[in-house]
Amino acid sequence: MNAASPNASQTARQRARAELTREIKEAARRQLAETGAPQLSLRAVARELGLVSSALYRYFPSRDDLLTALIIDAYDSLGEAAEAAAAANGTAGPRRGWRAVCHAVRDWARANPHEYALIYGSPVPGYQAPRDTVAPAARVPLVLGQLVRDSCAAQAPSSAGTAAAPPLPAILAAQAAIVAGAIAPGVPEPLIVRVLIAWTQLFGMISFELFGQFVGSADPADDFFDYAIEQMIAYIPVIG
Amino acid sequence: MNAASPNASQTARQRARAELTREIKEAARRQLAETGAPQLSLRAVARELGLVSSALYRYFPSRDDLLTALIIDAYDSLGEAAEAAAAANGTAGPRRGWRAVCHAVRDWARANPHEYALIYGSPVPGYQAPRDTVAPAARVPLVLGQLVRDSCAAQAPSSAGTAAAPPLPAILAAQAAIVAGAIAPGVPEPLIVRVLIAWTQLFGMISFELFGQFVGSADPADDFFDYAIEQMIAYIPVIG
DNA sequence: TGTACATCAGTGAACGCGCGTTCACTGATGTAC
DNA sequence: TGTACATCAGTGAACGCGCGTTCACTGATGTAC
Repeated sequence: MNAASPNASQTARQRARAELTREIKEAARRQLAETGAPQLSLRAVARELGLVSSALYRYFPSRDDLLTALIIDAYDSLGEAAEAAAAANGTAGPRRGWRAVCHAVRDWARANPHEYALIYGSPVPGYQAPRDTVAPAARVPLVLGQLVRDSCAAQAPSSAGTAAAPPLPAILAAQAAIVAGAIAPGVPEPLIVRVLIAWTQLFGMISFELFGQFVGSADPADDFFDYAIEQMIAYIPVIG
Repeated sequence: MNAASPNASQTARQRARAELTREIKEAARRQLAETGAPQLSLRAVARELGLVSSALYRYFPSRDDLLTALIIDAYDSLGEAAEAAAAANGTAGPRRGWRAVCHAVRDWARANPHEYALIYGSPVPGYQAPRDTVAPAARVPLVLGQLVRDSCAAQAPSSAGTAAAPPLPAILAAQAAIVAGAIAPGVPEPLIVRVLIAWTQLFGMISFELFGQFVGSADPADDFFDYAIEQMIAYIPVIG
């Protein structure tokens, strides 16, 4: 038995299968960009690939499974963009890292508005996201959490600097402790809550920008976004 | 010609027409709550009312016009809730007023999640919102702006208290000036920008709560929301 | 290296469904004299 | 107050469309001996 590489050891059939699976998702993404998730149609995807519609059932057992795959891919794609930004800028100080991650998230959203809407817009009616989406969805918060944790570790232990803020109610403190455990162990809870606030602020701005709520005010949103990010940085003690 | 009241002077036909128009919208809203905007179906609405589907065309020239009516109603309903909260609490100080408005917005959203998704979720694909939606959409920001303006007027002229913040870039300053003109004349631009930030934060939180992004962290979101609102109040100088 | 059988990809037809919109119609409500 | 005509609401049938999914099939690819 000569030990062929796992890739080369795939049969032609397996390689063809992997490739076509990818092509189906790509075609579906293209269609998403044109018409939006609720009208994503298996038949149209098959048509674009020159297949008969029933052929898709060899690859995805139902339309919902295809949707799920697209959702996971979207979270992963966004997560990768955020991670790459952190990796490229994190060493230059937390402020630069944070800024870079926020901009990477916005840039990704603007480049892939329908995929953004798929994961951060209104849930597709009748579609229930399975558990597989939870981990990929956590990648962006994870990146933010890690920036804060690294920054905490690099500073004096008790200088978290949120002492002046009101104490956390018990339930919120408990939730923050769980988040800390999953994302940024050792970071004090009040700081975690600030990160959660910044996280909602970030996506709130992006959603408003993409969904048209800024028409007539912060449109185009570039300067507003930059400014809000700086304010956000000032709000997270160990970053700003 | 005895001057009958405009209401009584309506013919039976006109009254029936107004009533049925209302009933159609109500049925459509009910269906929205069950299936979401993209699958809103004229035929299903007609069915619920015991009408033949073509009868609806006497009331709305097309499905999109019905959707537009629902969107406007939703903005108005939310706007009324916010205005009522401000009216009931505004005299007890800006802090109470702001808090009440934020909670009113969240409560409305939780009570009407599909209507919220209709106006703040991903745009319905293929549907282009007409200009008629702009004014109703501005009601919530208007309420927030007015709280700030009243508060400014009640305080010493130069105590806006955002002096420490970085200066606004030119474009953002110009946008803020326009918003100020429309919503809160006389309020300094840096303060307007803070209100815009708070506004995106508010809806960012509500969207995350309703669309399921808090699962595993700030869920249930009550304490987080309360806390974030207090932080927000502290961030708006003339309010906090 | 060659043969016999099992696995799997893709086909094509069909099922059953719901949709938005148009159109000629009927009968009731409103208006003018 | 009564009649003649105009307006309008709702009907029912139809058009043309696209959808997700199932199923028996054929032919090619892979596997075991």
